Amino acid sequence: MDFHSIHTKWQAHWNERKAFEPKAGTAPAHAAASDKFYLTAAFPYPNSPQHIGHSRTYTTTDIYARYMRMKGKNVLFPMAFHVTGTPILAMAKRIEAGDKELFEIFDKIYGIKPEITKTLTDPRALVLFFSKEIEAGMHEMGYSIDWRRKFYTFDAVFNKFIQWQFRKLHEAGLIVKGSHPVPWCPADKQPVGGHDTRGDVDPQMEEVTAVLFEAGEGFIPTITYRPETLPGVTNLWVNPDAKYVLAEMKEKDGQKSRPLYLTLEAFESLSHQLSLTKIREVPASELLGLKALHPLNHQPVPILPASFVEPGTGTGLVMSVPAHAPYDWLALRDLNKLGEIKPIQVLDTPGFGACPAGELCEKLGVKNQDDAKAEEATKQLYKLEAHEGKMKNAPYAGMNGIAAKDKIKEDLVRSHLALAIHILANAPVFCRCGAGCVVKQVENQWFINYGDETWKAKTREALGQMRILPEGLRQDYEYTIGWLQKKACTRASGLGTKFPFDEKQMIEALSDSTLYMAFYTIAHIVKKMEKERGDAAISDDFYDFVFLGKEPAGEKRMKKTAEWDEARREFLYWYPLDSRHSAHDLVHNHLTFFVFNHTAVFAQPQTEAGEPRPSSTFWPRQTVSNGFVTMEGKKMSKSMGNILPLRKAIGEYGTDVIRFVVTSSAELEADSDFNQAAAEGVISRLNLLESYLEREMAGKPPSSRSRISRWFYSRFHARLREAGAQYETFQLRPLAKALLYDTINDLQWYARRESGGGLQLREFFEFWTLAVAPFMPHVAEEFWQRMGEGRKYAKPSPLAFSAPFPSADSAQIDPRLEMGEQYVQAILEDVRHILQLIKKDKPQSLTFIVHAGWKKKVRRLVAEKKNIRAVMDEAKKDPELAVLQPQVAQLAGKLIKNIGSITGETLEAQEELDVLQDSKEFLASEFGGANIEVLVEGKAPAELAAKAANALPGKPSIVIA
RNA sequence: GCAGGGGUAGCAAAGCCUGGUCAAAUGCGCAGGGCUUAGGACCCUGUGGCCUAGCGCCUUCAUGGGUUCGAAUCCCAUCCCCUGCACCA
Repeated sequence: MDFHSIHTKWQAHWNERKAFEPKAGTAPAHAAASDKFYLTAAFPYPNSPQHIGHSRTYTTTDIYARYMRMKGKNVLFPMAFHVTGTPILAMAKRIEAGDKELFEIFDKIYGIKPEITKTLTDPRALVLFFSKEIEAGMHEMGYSIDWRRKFYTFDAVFNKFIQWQFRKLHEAGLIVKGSHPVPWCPADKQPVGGHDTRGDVDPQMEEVTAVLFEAGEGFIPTITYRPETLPGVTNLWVNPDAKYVLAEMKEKDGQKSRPLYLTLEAFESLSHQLSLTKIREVPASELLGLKALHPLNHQPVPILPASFVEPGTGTGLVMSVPAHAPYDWLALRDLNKLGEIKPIQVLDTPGFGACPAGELCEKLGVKNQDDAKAEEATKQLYKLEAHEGKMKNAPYAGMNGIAAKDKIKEDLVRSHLALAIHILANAPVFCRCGAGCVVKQVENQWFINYGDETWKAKTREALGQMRILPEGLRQDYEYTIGWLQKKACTRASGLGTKFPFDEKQMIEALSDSTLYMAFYTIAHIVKKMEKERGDAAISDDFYDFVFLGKEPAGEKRMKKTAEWDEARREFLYWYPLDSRHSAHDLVHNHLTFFVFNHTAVFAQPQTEAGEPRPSSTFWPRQTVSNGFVTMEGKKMSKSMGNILPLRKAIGEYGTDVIRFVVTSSAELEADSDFNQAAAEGVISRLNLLESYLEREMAGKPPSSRSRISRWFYSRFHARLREAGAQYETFQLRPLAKALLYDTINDLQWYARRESGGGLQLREFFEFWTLAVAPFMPHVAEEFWQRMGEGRKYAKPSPLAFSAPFPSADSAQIDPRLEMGEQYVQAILEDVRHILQLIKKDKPQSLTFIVHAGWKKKVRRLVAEKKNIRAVMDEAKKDPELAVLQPQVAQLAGKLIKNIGSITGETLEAQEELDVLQDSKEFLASEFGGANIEVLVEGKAPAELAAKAANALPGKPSIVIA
């Protein structure tokens, strides 16, 4: 089958009919007008072309959209582009800077030549280029998208919508201002995310404690992960080769200030989160001469040199707890001071004595503080003491390391004996510009307050009414709602919408994508208004009216136009959103924010034409999250170079094949795998089906139905019966397996078994074509057309995409037929097994002896009574069994041993006979023309009597000669 | 650390909720055979071990223990792996 020609052909047919541009309030003939279905997928971010991984969410959504359409729903599936934030700017900048790596990725992976790449230095040009590319790919994938509603998040009318949304949040008291720490590039004066760093490292912030020791002219802040060990401090460490400074630190709360000793590096990086002014430089030797006072008991502790102290980490000064920190103990040993300075035990841990650090170092044979094993010892001991260590002294006595740590930290910070500071846990991290990243305390930061308890409660309520697929993710949502606090919603730069309460700030990308599903419903109308009258035609009044049903009021109110009512109708028709789709990584942020924002904006009930609509009418109904796509079993990554661009894949394999493989090679929540073998497997199966279809259309199928054809249809309709529920719950993998793989296996079995005349596949193809149409819409149209007019089984429809989804013909489902076929298959296997054992290739004859009917009765009794005596009691009452008591007892004894294996139903003896009689010809052909005989136990010749006695229900005795 | 998910035959992956028909679907791979000028595609058979008559036996579903007439499935413990923990799309 030539996929490329069928794609373009059928896509043209759909476009011609404007098949995916639904009208609000109207619907296809076979549906009620109110029977709408509105679904959206997370819109793409056009800073590079899309690859095959991106297609999974969209294809899943499209399959659902197409299925719902066939179920008679009026379906809306819109699409837009998300261009908010910094990545697009960063990309344009990298191109402008001639970033070699980037040019190469574009060239090698995506086939974008450097001449083209270099024209993309303007962010808008970049967005336009990639969004066109992505949109083209989506067309080629056959997605049933209503493109009239397309927009970009930097469009003026959308900006107005977002500002309107933020004013709603503000009115509800959910926008707050404050400060917070962020990873920061001091050169760019910008927060840095993972994609802003060299090697795409995610900067990881971590809170640590800097304990303040009074010394010299001020304080020595020592950084520690383990403040609970503070009572065990015996000395402080200074790196003798580092440069130190004395700096004035202004306290956050009051006017008070304190001088601190720090390394120069620490001074520079910490001045982004503390208010620091340098007083003078201090040589390490000066510090080494000082005595520090322990903050808890004011006893002096010496300051000693140690090489393990990193000048760039924290403050460049650390406290020494030789009893519990292997590095400290080792450094003391290196200085030969262990005699003079005695470790002080703070935590008691089973298996250790008074100096766990020393004991562990000796056990592991750590040589000195520069030995790599010191790190291992530290990790081991920390883990152990955190859980099993018990604090020895009041007021923390008895607490384990973890509990004590948090408590002491809190106590110390509160009493100004320590500072809580943030560091980058995975330092050093470098910005793309080359500067080392630091932590910055950003002032005047705006937040959306997801920590608001009333809001959380409402969001939980909304979640409770939603369907979550896969259902297991519900607890992830609940957990996320629980821990979400204030979320920074602005940045100093980026594309998108200006923050309405501080126009120098831009709304960041996760905050302007929470309500746009509502915007889609009216996007085409708003765009028309903008085109005719400019964006001034759009205002808060307009959005208030459309989304909240509020009539414009006050001095500066806008005049309503006919479009307002049209937009309002459109919104009311499509909302609520019936299904929201994304990959599962967005559950923890986007999808949860999305629910939150709906409950905040749609907080009040509305009334429309006298009809009350509670606020929950507008809340989302369902989310569907899918896993990612791997490539030949491996994660796709730029560095591995194994990214398969979508359009390249389409060229190689064809749309429907990709649609099928990407969505059906794994359960919804698992990562699916795209691999060549699977894709080719699908292609060859489609070709096989095509050849069957051709034969069917060319030949004259027999008029009466054979046993095996009835078997085939029984199986097929049983599968078809499940298909609807599987589409609705996204069990695409089992569905795909049933519809393609299992069905083809059945088809082949049917063909092999039908040793007589031809096959009857007309009914099969009509139903099958429609059943797979959501997955493979182009193949479906092609098959549908090739079947021509005069369809005999499915309801008529000019094109497959708009046909009603077929329902199974339950009357054709017959479990006894399927049991009969299983019986034949089991016999085939048994005969083969025996032939193999006796090393015989071609039997002369095969004799099958079906059990005498009474055995079936015994089997049933055994399954029911599960006890020989009870079986025998029953048997005595049965005239047929009463005369056979010894045989019954023997059989019952045999059966009871394997009680578990006889729970299933088996054929009646007569049915076994019928099946065997009917299959004689087939069995003969399977075994090289052997003579086939079918007998009944009791009527078999005397010389076979012993064999015949072995016959059981479902297991005839087999005699091979 | 906290939260969630997972470990099944050469590989991938179903089964586990609702214990027995599970030596365990299916796909790939591999082996043999058919078809074919050849290759591919397609079809058939096999793919833990034993067995010259199957419907049987033995050992298997991370490891160890338990519940049960019966465990891949239920319970407990242990080991290992993956993902997320934000202000970023």
